[in-house]
Parts: sequence; structure tokens; C-alpha cells
Amino acid sequence: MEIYEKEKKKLEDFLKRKKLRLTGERTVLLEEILKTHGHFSAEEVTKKVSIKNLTISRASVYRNLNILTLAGIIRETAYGEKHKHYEHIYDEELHHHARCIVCHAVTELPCHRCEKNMENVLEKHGFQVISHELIFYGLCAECRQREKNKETNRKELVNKIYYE
Amino acid sequence: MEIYEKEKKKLEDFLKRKKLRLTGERTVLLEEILKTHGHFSAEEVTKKVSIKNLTISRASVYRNLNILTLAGIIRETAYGEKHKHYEHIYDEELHHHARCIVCHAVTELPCHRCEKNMENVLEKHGFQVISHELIFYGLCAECRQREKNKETNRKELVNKIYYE
DNA sequence: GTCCCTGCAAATCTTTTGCAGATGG
DNA sequence: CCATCTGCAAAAGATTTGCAGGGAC
Repeated sequence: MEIYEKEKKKLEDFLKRKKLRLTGERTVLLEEILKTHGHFSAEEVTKKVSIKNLTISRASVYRNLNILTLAGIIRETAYGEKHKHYEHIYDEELHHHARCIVCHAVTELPCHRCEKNMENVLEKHGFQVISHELIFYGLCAECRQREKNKETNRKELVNKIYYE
Repeated sequence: MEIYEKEKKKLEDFLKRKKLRLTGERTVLLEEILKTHGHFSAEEVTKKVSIKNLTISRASVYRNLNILTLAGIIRETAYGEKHKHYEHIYDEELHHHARCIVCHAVTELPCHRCEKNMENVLEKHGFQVISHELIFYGLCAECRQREKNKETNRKELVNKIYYE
């Protein structure tokens, strides 16, 4: 699995630079994350790892997700829920999002690099670009349909109002 | 202030469609938000409003930010902190972001509409685009400088590790 | 008058932190 | 050996919810 080797090297380099250690927990976490497609939350990784009897405490998961973010391996991504979501960033071909403001469903989109120009401008101003993401906010087909069918009730109005 | 009129109409229409009411709190909130440039959190709006002796309870602020989001007036935006951030979306010219993964500083960027093409594809698949946002993740000039100066200590390593 | 809204306080959920013992280099 | 890590439990912080009284239409 060459992606794993590449990302592991990235992590090792980062840890060495920062005088941090490559622990078993960090290795397991990285492996698990690279196996995950699309988004994941701290909760989800913790659960996936614990199913394999490799339990990592919640605190360590959070601490290490933070480290992986700063190592440039994953990024926090906008998901519209109470908790954060992460995704790995090695796949430069597929990391744009169309996000439904009602149900929060996310559709992934290919990246056409049309934003290369803006990236150059940023670099000129001293900002070092590591990755980027384009997000479309709107209504997914299902929620539009549900709205048409008037499947709305008081409870939903409070927490998930259907947009027209 | 024509932006205010326009957005207020948008809110009124939404409320009418949903059989919800235009309360004083909702009006005050909308005004305050439109006066705010850039990002804001629930906490910040609550404070700004209360300074003017128009106090709105925390619970109502949250409930109504949710409604304004579904009305397409504001959106939750990726900010990398524990709490959510919002911004109004009427300004189509300036809503892209360059976000530092270390200090979370956000630089706003003009929108060149180069993503119009992807928008069309989404619409063809039934996704109704309301707004969009392009985010660059990376390191701001200040954090790169600080890293060079080796201004790093143990405390910062745990919570805000400087990336090279 | 009816239903929706608000404020309050409590609950819930997510993330962070202090500490003591374990462990990588 | 020593500084960093981990797990645990507690704390902190953000957001949601139940309820009773108030308000829009």
C-alpha cells in the first residue's frame, strides 16, 4: 500500500522535526484513517479502532487528530454538524463538496484545479497552501423532493426546517 | 440600507412559507448580522446585541441562527475552532478563505466565479446551489515566520504545533 | 384565541486538560 | 534515563431541549 508508506513517512518526518514520538497509537490511527473513505469524526475513528481490540482512549484520539492535522495529513472539514469532521488530503482529485443545508448530506466532486491562479496569489503574499477545498452549499435532490411533498412537521421545523 | 431590505424580505418570505413568525428577536438578530463584516459566532452576536440592551437569550440566538441558515441568509463556515462560525452570504464577491492551520487566521479572497462550470453540473443532478466557498488550508506568513524563529515551546506543541 | 416563541435552567454532547503511571528513543 | 505519551476522570465549552409564560397574527 504505497499511500500508507508515503503518509507514514510524512508523519515520521513531522514527529522528528517536533521531537515527538512515533507511538503505537499514532501508527494505528494513521492506518485506520487512510482506510477510511470520505469524512470521519473523532467518535467514528475511536469506534473503528476499538472494534479491532486496539482501543485508543478518546483523549489520545483527539490529541493525535490534532497532530495529524498539523502534519498536513488530514484536515478539518466543514460539515455543519456539532462535532468536527476530518478527511485525509492526499487525494487531490476528489475533495470538493456539495453540502445540503438541511440534511447535511455531502456529495464529493472532482477538483479541476481551476483555482490554481488564486493559489499563486496567496503564495505571493506569504501564505503557504497545503490543500484546498471548494464547498457548494445548497439543497440536495432528496430534500427538495421532500419539500415538494410537504413532508414537514413541527418537530422538523425546529431542528431541520425544509428549505424550499 | 438596501441590503437589509432585501435580506429582510428573504426572511419574511421564508417565515411565511413555513408558517413561522417575524418576532422582534429575529429582526434584531438579522440587523446585527448584516452589520457584521466577516465571520461571527453565536457568542459574538449575543454579546453585540446585549450591549445595546436588546438582550436575546442564548437559546434563541442558536434557534434563530439555525433558521437564518435554512433561509439562505447566512451559512456555517469552516473555521477550525471548537464552536461554529457563520457569515452572511449576500456578498458574492468576497467569500473565499485562506485559513491557517496553526493560528486559524482567515484571509478573505475575492471570488472569480471560475467554479461556475461545477455549479452547472450539480444543478443537473438535482442539487440546488445556494452559495459556495473555496477554502485554502495552509500556513499564514506570520506562523511561517514564527516557525523560522523557533518560537516554539512545549505548551504550544500540544495545542498549536507550529508546522514547518 | 391559537400556536409559535422566548427565557431559563438543566441536559447533552464534544473536546480539552491535569495527573500518575507507562514507554519510546 | 528522561521527556513525552497514554488512559482516566473531571472540567470546560458549545449547543440543544423541556417547560411555563408571553406574543404574533
